[in-house]
Amino acid sequence: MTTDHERTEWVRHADAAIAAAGLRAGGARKAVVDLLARQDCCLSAQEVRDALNDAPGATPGIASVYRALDTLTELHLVHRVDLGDQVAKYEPAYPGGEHHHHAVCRECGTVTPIADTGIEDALHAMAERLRFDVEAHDITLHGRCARCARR
Amino acid sequence: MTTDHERTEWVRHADAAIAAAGLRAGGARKAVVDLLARQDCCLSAQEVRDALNDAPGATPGIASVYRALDTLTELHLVHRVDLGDQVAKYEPAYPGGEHHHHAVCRECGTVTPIADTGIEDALHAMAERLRFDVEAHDITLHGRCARCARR
DNA sequence: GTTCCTGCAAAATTTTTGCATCAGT
DNA sequence: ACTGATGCAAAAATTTTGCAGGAAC
Repeated sequence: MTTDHERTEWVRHADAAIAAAGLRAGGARKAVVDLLARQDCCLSAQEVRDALNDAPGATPGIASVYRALDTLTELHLVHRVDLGDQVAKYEPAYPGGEHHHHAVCRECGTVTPIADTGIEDALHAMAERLRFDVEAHDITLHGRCARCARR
Repeated sequence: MTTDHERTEWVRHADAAIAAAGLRAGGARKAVVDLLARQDCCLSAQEVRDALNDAPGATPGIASVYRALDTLTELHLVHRVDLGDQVAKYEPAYPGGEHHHHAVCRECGTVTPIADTGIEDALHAMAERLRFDVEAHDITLHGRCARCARR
C-alpha cells in the first residue's frame, strides 16, 4: 500500500525533476501529477482528463494530458502500462524502485495491483544472465479474479 | 527455438480447433494462420496484412485480418501481446504451454524473444499464492539491447 | 522578453462495424 | 440452402501534431 507520505514525497520529487530538466510548472502538468499521486492504480489518458474535468479547478485539454504524460514518462516519473485493452495507462513511478504489477480479470475487467518479491528476484537473476540492460519491466496476468472464479 | 514440426503441428491444431468451434475454413483466416506459423516473433495486424499482400495468393482486407486474429485469440490459438508501442501484436500460442517473453530495446526498437525457466517457476509459485486464476501472463522488458549498450 | 506550456482543432493511426456478396458445409 | 466468412467503405476510438495565445521564469 502506498502511504500518504510517499504520495506527497513523489509529488515533490516530480516537481523537482521537472524543474531540474529545465521545464516549467504549467497548470495542466501540475494537475496531472497531483491526480496521479492520489491513485492506487493506473489511469488512462482519457480517465485522467475526465477526472480533472469533474473536479473543480483546471480543465486541461486532452492534448495537454497526453503531452504531460509523455514528459513524465520520459523523466521516469511515470510508468506507462499496457494491459492488453488497447489503451495506454499511466501510474506514478516511485523512486525507491518499489513497484507492482497487474492482474486483469477477463470477466469483470478489474485490475488488481500485485507485489511479489519472488518474481522480482527471478527477474533480476534473469537480467544478469541476459545481455540486456533492463531499465523497466512489466508483468501482466490475465485470468479470473477471486470473485468471478467463485461464481 | 521453434521447430518446423511444431509449426505444422500448430497449424493442424488450429485448423482442428476452428472446426471444433463450428467455424469454417475461410481463405483469409487460413492465410493468417499459415503466416503466423512461419514467424519467430509477434506481428502486428498491419504487418500481417502487408506480408500477405506481398506474397502471391490471397490478399485479405485489413478487417478480415483483425477478425481472424480476434477469433484466434478467443480460441487461445494466438497470444495478443502489447509491447508498449500502442500496437497490438500477435503470435502463435503453442499448446504445450511453452512460450517466451519479450525484451524491447528503447533505442533500436528490436524485439528479442526470451525464455527463462526461473521466471516461469516464480510466476507459478506466485499464482499459487494469489487468489487469481491465471490463464495467461505477459512479461515485457524495456531497456537497451547488447548492441546498443555497447555504443 | 524569451521560451515553454496550453488549448483548440485538425490530422494521423489503429481498430471496429455495417452491409452486400461470396464461399464452406 | 443455410450460415458463417470476406472485402470494401465508413465510423469509432485513441493518439499526435500545428498553431496562436497565454503563462512561467
